[in-house]
Amino acid sequence: MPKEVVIVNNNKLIKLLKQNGLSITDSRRKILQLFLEQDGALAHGDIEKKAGEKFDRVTVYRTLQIFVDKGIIHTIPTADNSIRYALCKDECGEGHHHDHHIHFVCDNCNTTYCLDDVVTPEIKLPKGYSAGHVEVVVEGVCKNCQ
Amino acid sequence: MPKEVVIVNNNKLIKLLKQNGLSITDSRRKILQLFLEQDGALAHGDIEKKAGEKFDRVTVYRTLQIFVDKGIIHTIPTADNSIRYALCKDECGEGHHHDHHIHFVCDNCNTTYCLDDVVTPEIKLPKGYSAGHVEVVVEGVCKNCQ
DNA sequence: TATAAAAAAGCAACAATGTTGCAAAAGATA
DNA sequence: TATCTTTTGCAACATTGTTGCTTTTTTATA
Ligand SMILES: [Mn+2]
Ligand SMILES: [Mn+2]
Ligand SMILES: [Zn+2]
Ligand SMILES: [Zn+2]
Repeated sequence: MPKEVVIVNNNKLIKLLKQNGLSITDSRRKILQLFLEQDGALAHGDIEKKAGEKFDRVTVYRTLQIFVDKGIIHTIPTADNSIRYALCKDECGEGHHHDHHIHFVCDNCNTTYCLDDVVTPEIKLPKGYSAGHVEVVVEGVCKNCQ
Repeated sequence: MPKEVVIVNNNKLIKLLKQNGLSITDSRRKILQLFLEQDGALAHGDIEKKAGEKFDRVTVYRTLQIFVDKGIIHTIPTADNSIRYALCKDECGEGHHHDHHIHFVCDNCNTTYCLDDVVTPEIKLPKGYSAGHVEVVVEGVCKNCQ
């Protein structure tokens, strides 16, 4: 390990990667750590900034992609076109996401939160439409910015 | 008017532009027409393809931007990073959007609809969070694809 | 309708973001 | 440790978005 990437929580990281059949590499540990030590979600740009000194841009793209595929992280819809990612809970796995919580974006600090305890509401659709997944994003002021 | 841009619904278009204090130009008429003759929403890419032969890419960006600013169209959040736009209803105006409907994306045909009659639900947030605007995007199968 | 002022469009150049193929390096396995 | 497999970095490229400036179009007014 020639590069000096400081990894905390190493055991947890390795366990999570192994569970998902991923080999343990510096970039995966580093990027996964960013999510673990973070309250809210991360925009692609943030991740690239924080991990980008050590790792190639392409590696960041590929790492995020594989994390989404494996059900380790999920994307969060936004109205500007920036992709945001956050850790999934245990129910998600390879090829199937089951994230049924809502998301909250703070007007003030711009943090995006997964509100894991707020379940997405039932939506009554017009005749002819059948619902699959429902995404809810609430914009407002967060607990730290009141 | 040397360019042969065919505009239907010209009166409606002109009225809408004038109402919003915009001068009447070919590109604005053409792009606005795309929205009027369309059931669903339009991705930026679609608009650029459909209007891009006649108009510069930059003009498309600037036109969409000013339409959003004036409350003529609104953006729709997506998880992939593509921006989608749809016409606003009458309540929207310069500097204030009041789009309280939900959006529906068809898995099959990939059309995005504004479901104007489905009102966004009340969301009960955890202590400390205060809600502003709520965005709901439902993914499923649309009326034409059942 | 002709003219002047204001606004918008087009163009070019650039920045940022995302993708692909391939050789080198690192990781897993025995 | 040796071998095989996977991942990384790099380079090159494509796509998307932005900015300043000149020309053209639109609007307002005589
Ligand atoms: Mn989430
Ligand atoms: Mn809408
Ligand atoms: Zn906040
Ligand atoms: Zn459909």
